[in-house]
Amino acid sequence: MPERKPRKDAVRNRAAVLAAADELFASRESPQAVTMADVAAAAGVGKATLFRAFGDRTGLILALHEARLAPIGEAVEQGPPPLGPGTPPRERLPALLDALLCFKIDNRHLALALEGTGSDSPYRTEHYEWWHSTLKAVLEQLPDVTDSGFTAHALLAATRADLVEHLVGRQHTSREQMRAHLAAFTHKILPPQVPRG
Amino acid sequence: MPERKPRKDAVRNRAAVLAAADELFASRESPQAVTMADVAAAAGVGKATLFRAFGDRTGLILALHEARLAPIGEAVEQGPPPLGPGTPPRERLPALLDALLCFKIDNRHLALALEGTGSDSPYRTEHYEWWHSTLKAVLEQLPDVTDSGFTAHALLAATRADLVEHLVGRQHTSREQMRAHLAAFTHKILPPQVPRG
DNA sequence: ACACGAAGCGGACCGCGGGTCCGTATAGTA
DNA sequence: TACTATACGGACCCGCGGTCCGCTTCGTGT
Repeated sequence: MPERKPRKDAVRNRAAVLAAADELFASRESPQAVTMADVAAAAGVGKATLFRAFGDRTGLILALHEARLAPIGEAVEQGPPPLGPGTPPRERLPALLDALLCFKIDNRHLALALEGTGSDSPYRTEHYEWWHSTLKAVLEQLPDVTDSGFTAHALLAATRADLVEHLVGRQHTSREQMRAHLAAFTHKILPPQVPRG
Repeated sequence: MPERKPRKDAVRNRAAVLAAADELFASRESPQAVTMADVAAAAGVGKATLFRAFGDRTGLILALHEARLAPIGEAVEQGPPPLGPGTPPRERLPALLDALLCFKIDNRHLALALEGTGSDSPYRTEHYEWWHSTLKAVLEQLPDVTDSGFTAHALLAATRADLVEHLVGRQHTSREQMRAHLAAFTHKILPPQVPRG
């Protein structure tokens, strides 16, 4: 393997940039109000360092995002119910969407920044692909679901970062209200419970 | 009224700009691949003329968008069924969403440009507000619907321009498939038909 | 301890795109 | 035809993402 371990100052700077960016995105009103030069300055680092470490703006935001998302990803892929794979689909689907919604509420600055990179569609990112295929797989375990692909897209669309920002940030909808609304919506999608016995 | 009628060359130029912009947005791959200077050049006009007529980039896109949307707006507000106000809600809701989807498919260049202005949220535009309140009103005519506001947002989210672009433009989903998918999705939202008699 | 190559650093620099300014041209009017 | 308000246009400005290159520092072999 041609992997060479990076120098200490490099990893230190990388961490400093991540911390500074995180803080800036959280404190500024809009993601586009934080410029790359801002981040570099806040981290006490030159611009080139920042670009060398993350490639471009999208890369930086992606790195921040993935750091926060990792625990959830793990909980979904190998954790216990109701998120983990050993959960019956009728419970798992709402649990997944609720987890995603909470993530978007708690990290809406990041989510907003990510979806608003402007450069490319949010639908072509790895993490969207992951959520979509996960949801799709769960939907396919349910009876009578034919359009699982589109349904997954539509459900994910209900948690779009700018919608969350609009309802929570602008109209001051509470976290619990949002969760209740999404839960109710999700419930309508589920096919009617087939009575057992 | 202090309204003064504009000069003839002004209206001619305005029309030329609209035509040129329409053509450019339709032909170029991505909305952000068409610059204001491009539009001005294509219209055979100086940049300042363009900004004087529309204020800024968003204003131009908005003007294009509203021109295309006007007929639909009219059909919804005073037209015959299934779009017009005299339609029972169970029929009208799918019809409205289908009309919106078709509009987004046919004008996805514009819709994409509009939602991707980057400057401000798509949720604070007049036209979104209009769709949302229209849908909400229809939903409230149905029994057992409690979260009509959120439900309206969620349904509209299923027709987001970048999602449409992803499915139709990138993955070559056909127009009819899209309409079928959205119709099926909408149907799940509707409360179960109460049997008459 | 030292030397030396490579990895990393930083900030001046570039290109591009949205938006403005102001001297000039023209439509409308008397 | 003379005169003014209105509109024109392209040179210009500014801010931002991204790059370049001469200098610094890390870390390794001796």
